[in-house]
Amino acid sequence: MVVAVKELPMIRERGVCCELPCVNEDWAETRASLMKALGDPTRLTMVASLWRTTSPICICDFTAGLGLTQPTISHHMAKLKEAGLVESEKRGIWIYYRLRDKLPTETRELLSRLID
Amino acid sequence: MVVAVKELPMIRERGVCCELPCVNEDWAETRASLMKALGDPTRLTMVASLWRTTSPICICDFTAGLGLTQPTISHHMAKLKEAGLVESEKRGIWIYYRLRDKLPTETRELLSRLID
DNA sequence: TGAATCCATCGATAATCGTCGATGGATAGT
DNA sequence: ACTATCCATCGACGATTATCGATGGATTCA
Repeated sequence: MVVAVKELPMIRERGVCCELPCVNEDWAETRASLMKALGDPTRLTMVASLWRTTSPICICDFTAGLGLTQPTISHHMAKLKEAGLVESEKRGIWIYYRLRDKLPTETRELLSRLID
Repeated sequence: MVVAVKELPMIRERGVCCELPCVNEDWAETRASLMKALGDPTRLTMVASLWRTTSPICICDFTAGLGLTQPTISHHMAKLKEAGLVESEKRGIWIYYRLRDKLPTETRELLSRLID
């Protein structure tokens, strides 16, 4: 079976461009910003850690484990939080981080495909 | 049922950090670079278009459809190609782009979750 | 009260990125 | 041969980003 896409050529007229499948602009913006949040090795590692762990994790744990300074880890965590991926809870000296409880199903499935 | 993660607090000792779940460094690097490729609205729109279309698409189509200049579109497309998401075929004046034929299954499933 | 720990935030710096105009090679139509 | 079209690449520019050191608030322990 030959796939349709492979069947070039089309009849094309010079100077006339073809239409694109419609892609919603807001969708692209929203989804891209999620991808961007995951598009850094440090942040992706943090998300994967939170994805896998059963116990909550603090900034100092990441700092110790990832070889980066505390402000840098804090900065990355803030981005994950801003992206809606992460939530936190303060207990005494520590702030425990975990994946957001009410993560949208699509996002959760996406993370599953990405990490598992 | 109470989720285990919710059961803060743990016994923590000041100055002692906890271990992280092991996350492979190369994995993080590789996956993050894929996420980064998808982490721009223009590129994500291009990928979604290629994902949905049955017919191949040229640079000029994207240029016309996305309101950006031809060098910019070319630049984004080069990044998608470098990320292994896209392949191209030249026919006469045009270069037809499509999603890579031999896209890894994980990547294909990830795109499915992301776009569909 | 004083010292130690955890962490967010600020300011700075170098690197990366998105975008554009200009250029030139390739191909096709006249 | 000349012109028009498609496209990759280059160089430049401003914006964003990743990283760090310094600082200060909050909390706990002695």
